[in-house]
Amino acid sequence: MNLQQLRFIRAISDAELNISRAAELLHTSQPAISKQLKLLEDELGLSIFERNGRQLRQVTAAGQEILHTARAILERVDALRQIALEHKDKGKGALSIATTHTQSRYVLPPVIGNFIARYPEVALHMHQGSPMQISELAVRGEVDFAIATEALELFEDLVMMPCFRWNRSILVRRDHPLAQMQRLSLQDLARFPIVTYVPGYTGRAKLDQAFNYAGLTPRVVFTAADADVIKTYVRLGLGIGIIASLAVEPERDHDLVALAASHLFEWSTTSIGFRQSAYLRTYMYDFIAMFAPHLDRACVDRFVAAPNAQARQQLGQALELPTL
Amino acid sequence: MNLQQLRFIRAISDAELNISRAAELLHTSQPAISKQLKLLEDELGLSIFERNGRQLRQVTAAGQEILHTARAILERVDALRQIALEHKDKGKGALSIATTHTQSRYVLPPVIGNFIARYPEVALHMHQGSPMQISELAVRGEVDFAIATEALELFEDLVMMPCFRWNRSILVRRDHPLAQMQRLSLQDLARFPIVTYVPGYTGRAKLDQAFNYAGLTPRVVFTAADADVIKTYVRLGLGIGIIASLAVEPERDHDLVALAASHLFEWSTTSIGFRQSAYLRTYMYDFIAMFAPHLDRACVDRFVAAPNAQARQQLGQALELPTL
DNA sequence: AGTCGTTACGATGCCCGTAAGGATA
DNA sequence: TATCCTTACGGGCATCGTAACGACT
Repeated sequence: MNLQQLRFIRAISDAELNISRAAELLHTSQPAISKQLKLLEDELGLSIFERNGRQLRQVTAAGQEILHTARAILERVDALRQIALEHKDKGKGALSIATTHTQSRYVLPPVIGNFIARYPEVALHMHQGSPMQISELAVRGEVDFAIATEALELFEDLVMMPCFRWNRSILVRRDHPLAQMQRLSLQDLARFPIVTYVPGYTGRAKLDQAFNYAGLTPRVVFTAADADVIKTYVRLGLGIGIIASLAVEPERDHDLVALAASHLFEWSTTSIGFRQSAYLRTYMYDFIAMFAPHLDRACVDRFVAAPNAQARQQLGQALELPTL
Repeated sequence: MNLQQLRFIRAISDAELNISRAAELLHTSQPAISKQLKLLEDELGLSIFERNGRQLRQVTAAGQEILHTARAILERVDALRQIALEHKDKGKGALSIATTHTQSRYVLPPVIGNFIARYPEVALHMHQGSPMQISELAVRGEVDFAIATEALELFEDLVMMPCFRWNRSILVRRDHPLAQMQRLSLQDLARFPIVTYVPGYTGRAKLDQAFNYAGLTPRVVFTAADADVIKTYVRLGLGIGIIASLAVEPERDHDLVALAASHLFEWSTTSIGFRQSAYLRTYMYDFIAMFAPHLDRACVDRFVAAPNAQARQQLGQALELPTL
């Protein structure tokens, strides 16, 4: 048994039991994988994959456990490499973050600014995607951190820590009837066409939920994945915008009026997540602390040491979160 | 990096930084280790071991972490092999148990009897040693289980589960003055020369403690690691014996009188321990359940899943232990 | 002088890639 | 027929063991 064989069976599993595709993923030849798979199965004395004919059909019961352990081993091998890098040079390395448009456009810029000033030699990679895509990138270890408001909680392997809470604002044109109102109600909003986020993005669920509980059916005429697009259509007069308050930029949006709406909707919490088995470099701890000051190194270590997601949630609930 | 290199650095560490001895442990040549160590250090870009001259002097800070991770990886590789064996044949395999004389002589025989009847194809290995040796065998993964009353709690890496509690009996010749007494006191005992266990064995600490608290200094004239030897010297009239009640065999010891003493000493608890990272075969779960019926598979899994020794202790305290 | 680690060198064997073969849908 | 896995074969390279050397105690 060797690490290469474990990488091979992991790749086969990742490639949905297609050995040829696994070979592509690993930039090697298909017979190489075939051969090593056979060798490993011979050594272990059982089949990891169930075949009918020559095709791999599914993972055997033993294979499930073996793959799980193989992944754990390979993750620790990665961690070992990170340990070496950390000790070689604390300030050098790479940091990849997967996040949504909202975070990277409105929240992260100052954080990233501070980070590159502090760690000029860390190569930064940002990946944008849906909350689901982001989480999967983190689970697969392709990025170090996932930052999002949704979906992170769906993955037990991710350590998820709450960073800040936020709520929504109503955005209307200066000439809109609502622009003069003091304290809006959901009924007020429901009278107008609405432009807001697509489902699954930026707390959209809590928005729908509020209207539902009030027995109202909002007329959502347009949805987008980011606030910039929403603002554009609000400017066109398509409807009133409901966006995260942190996406409101008073100087830039001087032609629009932002109305407080945090009394209408539940608060949303944005979290940062990473693989439980990952080794965190010093600059990674620092990045987290720059993004969410209450998450200092000791606090992060407590989250990592927690036995399961439930215990982490309790840790999170004990924190005082900043409000954006 | 490969598994062999990790095995090599682990062996160097186990051999107290002596590469030649590490080579012997692994049945390979000394230059092979030297070479691979160099290759690994080159790949990682740092020194795992600090040298002065050519001698390895100590483990570097980075080396500490690397070794820890390497051990974790190799343990999971072992686990992977066990998974394969388990699925190949649930009833075949090997079980090695390290324990003290007291357990193997008085407690384990019926358990082992049941076990080999149930799993005739499992090769059984028993190792006897001091509680400290036993624990170390388990930590190093050289045995599957350690069974002892002492020392197990000293190793954070061991999952330790309480199995039963027991106390002591006083053993005297039929012609001894104490033989007629109904309810002994510590003062009664302190008047006679005592034959009992050597320190560090079979709850000796709790015995000394009881006399200390009572302000008495027992006259211990002879100590042995096992009750058989103690009985022999009690028969010779060297003194009164204080042994674990579970070591009293009324039929065999008909020339001696055993007097209850559980009101004089604190109860001791015998535990079973194994490496946290070990993969438990079905027959291992069954062995545990045969030895301590309250430790069924689900219960053992709870112990394994507990985050640390403290949480395990709490689990243990919630159990109803049998009394032997 | 003895112990211990490094370097050099040669042989073995492992692992990969190319190419051809056979099964399946 | 296209896709996919297996087998066969050859070359390159990694790893190991022997042997000789150098350093430290």
